[in-house]
Amino acid sequence: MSENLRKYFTTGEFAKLCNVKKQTLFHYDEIGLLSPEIKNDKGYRYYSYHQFDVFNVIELLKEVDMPLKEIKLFLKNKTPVELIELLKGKSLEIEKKINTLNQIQKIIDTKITLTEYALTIDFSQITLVEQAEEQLFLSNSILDCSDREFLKSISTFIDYLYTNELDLGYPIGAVVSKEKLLGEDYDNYSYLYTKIAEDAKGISFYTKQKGLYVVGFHKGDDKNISKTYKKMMDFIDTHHIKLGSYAYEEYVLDEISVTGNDNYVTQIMIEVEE
Amino acid sequence: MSENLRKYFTTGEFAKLCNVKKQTLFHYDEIGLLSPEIKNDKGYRYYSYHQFDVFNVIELLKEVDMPLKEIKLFLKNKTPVELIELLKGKSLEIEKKINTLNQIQKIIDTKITLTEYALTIDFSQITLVEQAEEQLFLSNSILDCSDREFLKSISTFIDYLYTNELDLGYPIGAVVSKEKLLGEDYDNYSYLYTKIAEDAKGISFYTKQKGLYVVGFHKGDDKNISKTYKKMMDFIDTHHIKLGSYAYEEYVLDEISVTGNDNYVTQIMIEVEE
DNA sequence: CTAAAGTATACGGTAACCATATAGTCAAGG
DNA sequence: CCTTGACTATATGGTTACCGTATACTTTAG
Repeated sequence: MSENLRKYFTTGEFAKLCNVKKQTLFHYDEIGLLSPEIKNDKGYRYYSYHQFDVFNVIELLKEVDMPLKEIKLFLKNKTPVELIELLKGKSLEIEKKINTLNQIQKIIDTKITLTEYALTIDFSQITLVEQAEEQLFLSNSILDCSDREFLKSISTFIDYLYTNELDLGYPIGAVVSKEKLLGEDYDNYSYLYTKIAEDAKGISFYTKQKGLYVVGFHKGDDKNISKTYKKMMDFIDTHHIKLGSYAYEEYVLDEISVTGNDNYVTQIMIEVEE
Repeated sequence: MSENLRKYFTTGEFAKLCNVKKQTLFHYDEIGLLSPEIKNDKGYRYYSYHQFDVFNVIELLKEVDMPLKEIKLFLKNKTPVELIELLKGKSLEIEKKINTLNQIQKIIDTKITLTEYALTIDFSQITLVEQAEEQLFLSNSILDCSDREFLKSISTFIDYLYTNELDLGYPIGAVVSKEKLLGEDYDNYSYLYTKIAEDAKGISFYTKQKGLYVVGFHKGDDKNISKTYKKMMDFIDTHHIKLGSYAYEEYVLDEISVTGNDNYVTQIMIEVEE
């Protein structure tokens, strides 16, 4: 190694310093993003310690999802003012990303809580339970629950949840009205719903009443849910319970935690008039 | 479309619902991650609304950087208990990621502040300025500032900063001792340093004294920095200032904001004994 | 029944590398 | 001075999670 090259890092050394593989440096050289200050006649690369700063900037911008091409473009024509502008923009992006991650974490936490709850349940029991008030976001009234119309309702509802960032990881449930219950028309929903945060702003929500509910669980395909409903209605008759206005039905175990709809479990909560 | 298919979404409809391109669904079908519940004899795909839940889980896990292959594996053999385990792990990962992003944001903020500061400076002026106390993390003492040894010092120092997550975006500076200054041996550094957070735990740091400093700026390559030092020493002589123990030198504009070391600007701060 | 809109497959391309194979080069010790 | 082991180089193919486009077939609304 000639004397003047002793001030430089070889590719391997520089790679170690940067905590990346040599490959990465080859790649950066190839695309002209970060080329060694010196290349000798044998093709050996030599990096100065100044180039570590450049590498650091590249890493920083990469972390905020800037593609190498753009980084290259920026590095070619940079000025202090442009740097500040870029960084300020990136800072905002990071803030957004952190918010998204927080949101995801909430969803995950909800799913954990719900699934842990599901594990504690004896699905065969029908019980009379005091339930707390809940804030629900309702779909438009569903008139025809058959086929296409229902699909459209679901789509519109999900779309709305998505655009308004209302998904907290709670399942989408369905509301069945007293009339339908009495008519044994159990799978004819009046509304779809999902639980929403209590501080949801600008959203008009519906309050599920605090009070007694007859709670039962249906295991298996939705198609046969009427069986469980009947059992619950029998329970209500036997215990001389007075029916409230609505029943609520939501998955506690679905495709997310079990395989095949034979193993799905739906929780049914029938409101009681006190 | 036969009557029983009316309960299903076509690929296009399902894609819209999921907010992705049809391509993505084709892809998921191809790799067996999410196949439509029904495929008719013409090859047309039909998705049930249950499959939206599956899609949602996939999206969720994708967001936490789980590769599709693993997601597929998980979905094949899932149980509620495994789901909880997985989600708890992912929740931790997200927390780490948020911390990393916060760290990056700090670095970005520092760089913005420093660069904005640089824009306000008249680089030609030499001034006597009161500076605040600063906490610096020092490298090991540098004995030989020439060639290989110096590179090794830099490497070790950077390595240490990296493994202890001490990088806050502050530049790496150098300390020159009084003796070297008097001996006109300006580019023979005693230590490297970087500013660290005031609440850095478990790290022994060095305190740069609050007090008066002669501040000057060198524009261009480090090689010629002695010129600027000489000017500053003249200033010190002319104003009958008494030299302190150390001088500090750090980049205010380097490869991150300007191109080519002709445009680098180094800030030199010579301690004054009061 | 036709035309517009939707669906299918197929093939190529993308980013940012990683792995591996092969061949040449360097530097420390005998 | 020479050897040997560690390092360097290029080349090629593979990876992930799709996107774009071309071509051809189906479906559905009017």
